Amino acid sequence: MSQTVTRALRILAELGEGERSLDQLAEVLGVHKTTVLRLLQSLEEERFVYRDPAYRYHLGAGLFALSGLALEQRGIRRIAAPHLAGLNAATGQTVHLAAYEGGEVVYIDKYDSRHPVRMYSRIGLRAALHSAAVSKVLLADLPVPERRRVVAGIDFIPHTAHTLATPEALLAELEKVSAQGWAQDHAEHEAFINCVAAPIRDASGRVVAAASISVPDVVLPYEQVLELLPQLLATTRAVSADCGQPPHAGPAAPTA
Amino acid sequence: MSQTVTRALRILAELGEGERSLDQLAEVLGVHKTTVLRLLQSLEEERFVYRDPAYRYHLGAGLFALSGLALEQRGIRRIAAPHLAGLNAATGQTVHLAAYEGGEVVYIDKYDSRHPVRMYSRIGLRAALHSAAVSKVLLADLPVPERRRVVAGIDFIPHTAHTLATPEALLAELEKVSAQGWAQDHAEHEAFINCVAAPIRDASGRVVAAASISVPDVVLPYEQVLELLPQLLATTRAVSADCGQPPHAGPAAPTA
DNA sequence: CGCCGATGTTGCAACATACGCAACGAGGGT
DNA sequence: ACCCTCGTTGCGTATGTTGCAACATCGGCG
Repeated sequence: MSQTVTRALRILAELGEGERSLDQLAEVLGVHKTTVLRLLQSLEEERFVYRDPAYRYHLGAGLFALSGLALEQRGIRRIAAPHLAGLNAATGQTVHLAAYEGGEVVYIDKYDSRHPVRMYSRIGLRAALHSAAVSKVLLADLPVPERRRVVAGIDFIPHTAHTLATPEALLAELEKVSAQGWAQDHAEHEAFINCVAAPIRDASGRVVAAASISVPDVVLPYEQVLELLPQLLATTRAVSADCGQPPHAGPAAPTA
Repeated sequence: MSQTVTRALRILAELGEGERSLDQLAEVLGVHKTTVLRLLQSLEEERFVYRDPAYRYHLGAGLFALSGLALEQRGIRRIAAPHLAGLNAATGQTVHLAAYEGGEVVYIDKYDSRHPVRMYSRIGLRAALHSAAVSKVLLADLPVPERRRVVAGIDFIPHTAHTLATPEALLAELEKVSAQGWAQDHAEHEAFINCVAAPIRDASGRVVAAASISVPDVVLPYEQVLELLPQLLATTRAVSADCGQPPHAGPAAPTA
């Protein structure tokens, strides 16, 4: 493991909090400012950081460009985009696209609600594994051994009174999700937000992503969020079809 | 300058092209695969890269998250967002937001056209300094010494027959832009695309960003693009007002 | 069913590289 | 005009990085 790279990435993380001077960065990292300067010079060369005329460092455009490239690489994102935009337009609610990667669930796209009440989420952030509806959908498709392993590693932080609190409860929930073909989050992560999520499958029937609708209950009560389910399922079916999934396949994966 | 960091960033750039195996990366960088492995381990720890079950490396979610943070940090982007979305909705054309930083002009936001003909551009990419309308707007506000220095450093690649070919021509154009308060790109970068751009100013009167409308001439001929100018100027005026610029200020900066 | 090849991982010694120090320089505030 | 802060440079040192070689693991193929 490379100390140098780790430090460089810590600099980036720190700059993610806001602009910093050389000395500030040196202090935070606990290294001599000469060291920080050289790391920054390398980062600046690749446009990962940018130094303004006042000698303050900011995150740079190279980062945006790379992130854009990375998101474009995810074929699923491009395929799903028009469908999710349509769902967002039709319902007016926040729509998320999430994927499972290496033991975590991350948001890879987001369409904001038209309502003034917004959710706190951002592309690239991790979804809570035991409470987010998209996580349930994605975990439910894992092979049982990995599913158990991942669930065993979860820290069951109780976000609200409804949050599932034990591995057993979550595993039971995942069985249910797997059987019914969709998942909900009934105020399990945020006390005032309900979500529904459904899987997107590729040609092999494996779940490659999950789409969800999230609604603060000041906008719609729980029951009415469930009424959005048909629209969500129509959307995920359409995206799955664009991914090459045979239309006759049922909610449970054909390979299961 | 840090060799290690430079190599790590080259790995990221390479992964921007697509997934890679350890050996592929070692070959491209021209270093031993052990070296690459350790760099990757550090990158993976911070979620900048992600290794799939088949041992292929991809760009990771940490990158998206950081990029999102960085874009949110740019206050101008948030302030301009609703106005630019409105302009995009009203005209149906591609709208860009760009900023000058450290000798280059980068796109920091983009709203796609509703027409099937799309432009090639992406948030984070650099705009051509001598042909893009947004570049002209941003360069036109620089203090004269810096303006001259930047112009002197430009490589006047002729993208089309209309591309300005000399520093003198560009400096003259910048004078004009400065006086009239907006810029155009009449097929100077892409033969079939015309743009208009206008400055966004903050409370001090300095240009902090530029907004532009880009239209392929299969959609609208040049003359009709110019007719979009009033809408663009109304938008940039509104954004400037939100930035605290006094409404009475004319096209030229009050400090000039 | 077992061998072979390809690919990722580990231990270790050599040495290049990144590190910190101290002195220098520039810019801004008082 | 002074001082004080903050970024930059040169240099010796040792720490962290490098490449090698051997090992482990997985999959394909005979």
